[in-house]
Amino acid sequence: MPVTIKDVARLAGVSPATVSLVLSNKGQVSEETRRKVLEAVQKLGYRPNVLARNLVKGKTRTVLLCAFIREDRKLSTFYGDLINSLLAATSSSGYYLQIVVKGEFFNGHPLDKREALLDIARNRLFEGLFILSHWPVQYPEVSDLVREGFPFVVVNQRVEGDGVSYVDIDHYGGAREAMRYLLEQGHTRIAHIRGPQGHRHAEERYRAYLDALIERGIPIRREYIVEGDFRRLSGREAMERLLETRPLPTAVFCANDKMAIGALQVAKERGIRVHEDLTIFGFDGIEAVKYTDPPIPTVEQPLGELGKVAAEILMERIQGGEGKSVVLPCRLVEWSTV
Amino acid sequence: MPVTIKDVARLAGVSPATVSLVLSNKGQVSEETRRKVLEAVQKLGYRPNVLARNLVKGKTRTVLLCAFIREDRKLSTFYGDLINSLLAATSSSGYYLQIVVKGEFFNGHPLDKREALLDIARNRLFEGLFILSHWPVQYPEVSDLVREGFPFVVVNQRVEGDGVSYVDIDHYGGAREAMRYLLEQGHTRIAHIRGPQGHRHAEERYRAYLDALIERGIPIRREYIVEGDFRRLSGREAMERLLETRPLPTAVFCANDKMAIGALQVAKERGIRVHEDLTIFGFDGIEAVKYTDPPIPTVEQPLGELGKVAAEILMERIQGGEGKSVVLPCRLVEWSTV
DNA sequence: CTTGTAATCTAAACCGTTTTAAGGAGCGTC
DNA sequence: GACGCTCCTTAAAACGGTTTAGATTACAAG
Repeated sequence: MPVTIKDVARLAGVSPATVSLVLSNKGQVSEETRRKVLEAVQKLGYRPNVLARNLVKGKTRTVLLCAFIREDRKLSTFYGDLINSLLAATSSSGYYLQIVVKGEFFNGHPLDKREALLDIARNRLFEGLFILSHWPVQYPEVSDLVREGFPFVVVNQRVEGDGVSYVDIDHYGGAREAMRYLLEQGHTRIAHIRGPQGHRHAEERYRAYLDALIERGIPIRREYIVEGDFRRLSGREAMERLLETRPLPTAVFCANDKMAIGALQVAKERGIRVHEDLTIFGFDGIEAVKYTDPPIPTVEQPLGELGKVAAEILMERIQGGEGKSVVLPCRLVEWSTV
Repeated sequence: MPVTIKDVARLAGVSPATVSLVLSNKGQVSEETRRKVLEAVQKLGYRPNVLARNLVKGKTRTVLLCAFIREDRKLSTFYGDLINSLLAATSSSGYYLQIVVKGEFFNGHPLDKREALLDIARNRLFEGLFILSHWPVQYPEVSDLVREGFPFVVVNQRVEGDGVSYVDIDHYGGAREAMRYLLEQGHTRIAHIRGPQGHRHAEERYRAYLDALIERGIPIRREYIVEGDFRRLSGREAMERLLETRPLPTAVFCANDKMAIGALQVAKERGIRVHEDLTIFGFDGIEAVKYTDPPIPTVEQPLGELGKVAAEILMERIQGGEGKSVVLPCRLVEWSTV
């Protein structure tokens, strides 16, 4: 039997309406009445039932982060910074953040993303939605949301189409940065440990690798391109393959840091002086590459910025704004040990 | 003008009550009626207003993670695994997880944690609560929750008192493990880079260091104990101090991995063969220590387990159970590079 | 033709707020 | 004394569902 507004009203000798007015500072209430009400609130320890308030107001001040990722992956391991900044940005706008992770399957069948999203839009629990997806988001999957006018932002994927806002990272540009760095150092024999076929980010980084070489007129050697699966072990295997090629490459651009770490380990085990004889370059900007020996230069994904911008856009759309889409640049980083 | 249950009822030619019955599979409804209702639901794309449902049922199927951490720290950087497992465990029990971060201050004054928690308990938005706090939690701060019978679990801190459940990690035991490892290797000159004074976890680890030496009858040397602030740079400074002592220690037990990394860097810069001439040991089990050269053995905090157990206990309490408190052991890990 | 029983369905109360139109009190003016 | 104005307060209608007691119908049995 929690205390309700009626209890307060009774104790203060006024109507519930008056209590509501006092508590929300609306209408004109005499000092005397205000005092009585506040006293009663204090005495009873009354806190409004936010559920009821939300129902009548039709607002919840809550947004949802819906993450579509493979069940075996962990959301906040890679996206930790994103979550941090989403949390910070939404709460500073006075919104709460709820998080739900949806895998590829639901009740045994492939998850119907479209249905799931429609559910979210219609259940009235959320005023807005971040869609974070590991795999590409198709326009039809979000078209219902657009039609309903439900505010949402796609994070980390691009979805072209009217009425959809996304915030993405410029993987192609970042990879071009990496290549520019290596080329400026005079490397011409640059290998690439690429990510899995069909993975959009892997493809973009791969394309940047190719384009950079082509623009410089450097011939592309098939044997310098090895595919990994983004995990460290595959970086090791790839590096072993690369060390069999002749002439040896003088630099290896890895599609992510984990594989770069694996590559570094193999190179060192073989007695190669890394960065003197062979430069290894990563992608992502995970913590661990700061502390390898030597540290691995990399291209940092602005995950914090991603969340911040996504939140700004969502807030704007919630307030009825147009919204927009943004592609964020990566930043090249070289770590020192001091 | 969203579709409501009344719209469905009108279209199906029945009463709202019947629609509700059909949708929740209660009461007895004729096949004919059921079909008509389902058809109307389908045609209108009706989704119940969960807000309204929650209000009448008095349940929300939502729990809150309330994190009290310093504003400048990032929740999911260190607690990423915890969040992952909380997310997984709550959702597998059919609950949603909402997260809110509260700093040390609110509107300029120190945050009144007690008031904040009471708010959460009374606003009826959540059925349960995880309290994650960087600094110690005092019993009076949660006593209101106990009195109200609001289900909650304190994570990563211990709070003794009737009716409170907590899940904590055995830092003392973990540090004893670390020391046992070093002592078994025959080390007698073991230094300690400790964490900040007054920090509970730092103190526990420090105490374990002392106790282990005392039990072995090894004299404690003041100059072998240096205080850091848990950051890498302070680990570097501490190591520099330690390298001035004579005789040199043969092992350094660091109160966390970050400082261990700093210590490792300095040792290598000075040409010390780490693990041959000087063993460095960490604490926490962060990703980066797997990939330093050499990898730093450490004691892993079971953050994933922490979340899992905390969720189990919270669910039990929500269902009216007694709840309990658990202290989880750490695990010693040595990484290989393969 | 009653009566009883089971099968369906619905009216109406309820959940705890907010909001608004209208009611009443007090008071100065003409 | 009637009128018009402020001020303050409240009754009542939402918000969109769930739940329950009881109405209605159909039908078999007596």
